[in-house]
Amino acid sequence: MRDTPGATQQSATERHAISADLIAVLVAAPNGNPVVLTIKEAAALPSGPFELGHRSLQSGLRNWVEQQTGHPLGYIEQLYTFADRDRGSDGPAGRVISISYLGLTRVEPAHGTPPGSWRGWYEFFPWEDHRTGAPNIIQELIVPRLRQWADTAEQQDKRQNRLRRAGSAFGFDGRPWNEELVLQRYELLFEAGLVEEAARAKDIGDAPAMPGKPMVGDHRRILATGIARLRTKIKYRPVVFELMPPSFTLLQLQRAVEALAGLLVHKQNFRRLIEQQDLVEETGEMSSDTGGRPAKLFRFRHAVLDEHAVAGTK
Amino acid sequence: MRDTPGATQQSATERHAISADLIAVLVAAPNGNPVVLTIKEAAALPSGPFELGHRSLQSGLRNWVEQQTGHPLGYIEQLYTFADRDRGSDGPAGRVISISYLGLTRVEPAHGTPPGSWRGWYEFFPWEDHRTGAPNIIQELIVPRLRQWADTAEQQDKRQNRLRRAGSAFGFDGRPWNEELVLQRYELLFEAGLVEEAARAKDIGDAPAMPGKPMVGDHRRILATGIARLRTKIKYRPVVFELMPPSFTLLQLQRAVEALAGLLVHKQNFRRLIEQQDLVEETGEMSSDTGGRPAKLFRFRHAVLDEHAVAGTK
DNA sequence: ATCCATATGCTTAGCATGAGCATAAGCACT
DNA sequence: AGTGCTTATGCTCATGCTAAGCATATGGAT
Repeated sequence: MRDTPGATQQSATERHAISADLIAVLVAAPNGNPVVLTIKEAAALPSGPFELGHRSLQSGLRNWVEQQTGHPLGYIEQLYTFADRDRGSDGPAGRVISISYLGLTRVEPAHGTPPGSWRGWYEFFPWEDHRTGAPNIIQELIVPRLRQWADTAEQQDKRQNRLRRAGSAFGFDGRPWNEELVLQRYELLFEAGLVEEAARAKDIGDAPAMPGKPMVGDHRRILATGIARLRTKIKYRPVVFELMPPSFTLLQLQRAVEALAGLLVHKQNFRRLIEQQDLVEETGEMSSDTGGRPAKLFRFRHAVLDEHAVAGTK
Repeated sequence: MRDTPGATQQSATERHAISADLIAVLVAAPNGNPVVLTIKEAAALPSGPFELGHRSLQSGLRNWVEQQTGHPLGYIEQLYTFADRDRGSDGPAGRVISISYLGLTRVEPAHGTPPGSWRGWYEFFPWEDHRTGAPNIIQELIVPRLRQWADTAEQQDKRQNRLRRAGSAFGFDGRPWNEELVLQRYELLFEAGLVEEAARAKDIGDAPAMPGKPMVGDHRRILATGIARLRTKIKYRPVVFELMPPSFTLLQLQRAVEALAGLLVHKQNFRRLIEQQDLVEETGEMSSDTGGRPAKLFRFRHAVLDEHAVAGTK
């Protein structure tokens, strides 16, 4: 940075050996199924070079996505910017800066398949779906492997530290499961050499054998960042509605939230929360295709966005 | 992005007409005074080109800061990446991508002045300091100006919308003050043409006359982003401790939190919160230079970071 | 008519939060 | 020593939110 004693004065050509990429974590939730847009047989997130012509990063991304999916992007948020060496993405031309975004949209089957496919995001993180209780692989695979990994540390305190981190991330040793720690969990598995990407990066010959589809480069890490961000966000901002059709039942809304959080919620409390915050209003119609008593249809009250600092769900 | 119909195939040189800058919002809080590191007579945040040699953005920033301030950077967090055209920072060489960071540190007067100066951050945002009640300028200057601005909108609903936004941002018309809305407030003032930067950007001849020191480019906006982030963060992560000396009294800690939040907090409740969360432990020493009854000295319990998903203060 | 599934209203216990009362323990005066 | 000022520290109470569950309503299917 300026005034840095050790800083070399770079020549113009050196300084410009940089290019920028956009990477998108595009999320939808058609009937309670959390999905993400992928390319290359679900091995990568959609990405591409940042075009100089664009007015801004955001508008570049928005244009591209709307063209591809044929549906407006409801919500965009920047996730993180990566520029590490050793990310494997530096081309021969120099350092690549990757700017990742989280985007929410509705899937519109009518518009044909985008050049890529929507994949359930728990394909990539099977340990993250606790809607039907904690997945077996946690107790059967992950916990023992992490204990093993903790044991391989030399010093006592390091072993304890690893164990604590593992316990708090995956909710064992009496700790509760915290659905927001998606990134910590992935990074822990990575550090322990339990995901394929780790073996790839460190040239370890470990047999990972851990369920969960790997991705190119650090894409799975970026996806984890996006999921974590979304799980946090829905609690204090009404962003779920970006995933919903114009009108919906409260159960459909609940299923969407549960899909994202990977947890079930208490139905009555969920409704109370939504209604007391005036997040929705009745359309007057009913939906009878729910299999039980017909449910009122609701729509999102866009007005709330201006009204007060709005909380989210849960 | 890839597969974009309208995407031009850029030549290598075109693609590389990009350079990257780091911009830092470096915060400290010596005896309950919130300060930020500035350069150029407090008109700019420290920044400089991203050096290709660095392993990562984070490490580049960390090295630089530690060299400059002679003090380790406790906490770093990425704020936002800007690459808009019209940011005024695109040089002749092409588009500049600016990656901004928030960093927390302790000020160490012994190490001499860094090439820049620490400035109280309320010099830039006088309306943000509510520690001694709401500043007069809000009722006397800001509210009337914003009402005026709202009135200039043509349509009725637009007027109402402006009024609602202003009311919720600055806490009038019966709304509570929300200290987290730092960025919204700055952007509102900008949009209403009430800060100098706005006049600069839009070539308006408005007399701003609004207190609060302007900055170069969008640096004040970045600073607002940093303050907002920090005000949110202290509520759910124990980051204040990065600003504290190794041992401190609970009142000193409270003053630091109040400095950041721009609000006073209830002393007894603050202590209860800190202690019940086991965020600190007694050192055994007492401090008698407090002017009243001597206070116990505490230190931060670093162990909590591993223990559970730790909440912050307030 | 009965069962099943969902919708919807209401109650209760526990916990966190905001606010205030009361007491303790130093210092600086007189 | 006594008074007053300042800060530290302990405790209580009212309120509100949250988790959890009970109970009833209402449609379809058998």
